[in-house]
Amino acid sequence: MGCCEVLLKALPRNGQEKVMSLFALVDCNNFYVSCERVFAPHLNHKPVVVLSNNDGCIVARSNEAKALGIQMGAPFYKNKRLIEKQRVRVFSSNYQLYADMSDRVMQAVARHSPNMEVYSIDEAFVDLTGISDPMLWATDLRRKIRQWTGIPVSIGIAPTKTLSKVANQIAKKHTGVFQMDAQSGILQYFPVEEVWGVGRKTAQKLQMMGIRTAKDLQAANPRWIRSFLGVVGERMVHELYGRACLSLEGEVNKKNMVSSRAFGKKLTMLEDIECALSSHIQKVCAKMRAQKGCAQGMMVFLQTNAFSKTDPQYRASRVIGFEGPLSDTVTMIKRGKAILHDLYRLGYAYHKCGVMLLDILPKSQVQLDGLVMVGNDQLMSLMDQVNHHMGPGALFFAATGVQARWQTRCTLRSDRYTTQWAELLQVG
DNA sequence: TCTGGGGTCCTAGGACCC
DNA sequence: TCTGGGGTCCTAGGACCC
Repeated sequence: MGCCEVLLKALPRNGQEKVMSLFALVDCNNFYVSCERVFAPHLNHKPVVVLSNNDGCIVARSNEAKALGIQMGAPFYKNKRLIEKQRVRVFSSNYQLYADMSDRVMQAVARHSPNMEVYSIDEAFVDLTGISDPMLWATDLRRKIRQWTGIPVSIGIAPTKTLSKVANQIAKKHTGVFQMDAQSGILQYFPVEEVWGVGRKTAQKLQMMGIRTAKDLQAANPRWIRSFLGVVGERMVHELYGRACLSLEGEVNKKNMVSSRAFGKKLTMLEDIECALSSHIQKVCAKMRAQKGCAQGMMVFLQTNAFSKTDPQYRASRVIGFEGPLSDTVTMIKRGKAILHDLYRLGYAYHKCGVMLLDILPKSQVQLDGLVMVGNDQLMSLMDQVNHHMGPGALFFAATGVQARWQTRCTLRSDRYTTQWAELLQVG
């Protein structure tokens, strides 16, 4: 498909009246912080932040923390003094909790929506075409999500996905639900760098062209924008104008899947790195099997800390193809370790390793194509079932190690209230 | 060996998002 | 001392073919 078709597939044909499209964006407010507050209500109205893996960066902030000037993505250590002084409550990431809470919110949205797309862990688009009273629909949904899950959400409603993102930001600052159309005067006050799809580089280019607000971009000639921002830019102009170029996306099967992580501390011994890599392979294989996929190859990488100004630097990676489609963790760990042995060099302080599964096929297609799966599938499916029942990590491979010297830092993590029996919330 | 246009497929890298 | 991890989409350019 050429780029014009990609761009225009959703545009109305000449002379044809198209039914006005209408989208809602349901977005959880400060999602990770809100998850923590559900189980610790005394944190309401207090400044709270949540950190990334390894307690490296700040990835979620309550409104109170934002008001203190704490920036999204800022390194934790650079804000430590401010955080202590202002008594900001700090949490390590608790992804089991956030993923489970996200499921609950998405199920609530699904119950009330004709057609939805889960866009990220804390956002969903809904196609509202045909809903008679969108504001009533949104107000009702917002109340129910709050009641059923404890999570506050904001809902923006508009004729295109891009405009619904704008509407959502307005909703966040005011009453929680906001509807607008392309003629809305608000676009005049909406900075262009906050438009969905405009990042740092694009914002700079637009500024140089004198485009400062969403209104300016909306009024620009799409062809001209295309000449320096490509089809992505042209699409943004149309979307801001109220012509929907983006529709709801169905569930996509991923073609590649990654698991990687910085170690909790520098590692020099091959055996420790083997455990870390095995653990990544175990994790990403389970994720791929949940999608009913199998991989045709893998990439393993190993690297030192690029931020370090004193450590000698080394980074290496290798790709291999399998003899047939594979989803068996046992075989995968063997192959991954073999690569690691080749990549490893003595004398470096390693910082991170990871694995990517490549060219993933649906298992259904493997059978159709007459390809032959390798590895023990029954054992894997049994293991997945047990872990689903008993909680993640109930069964694991010895190759991942039991001491976990490489384990990430997460000393400030709250309990995994909803996924681990031993960590249920205690009352009284 | 050089001449030319038109096409496909693949890969690397940039930009962006959450 | 301490700077996340997992993705998507698009484009340009190279290899190859006729």
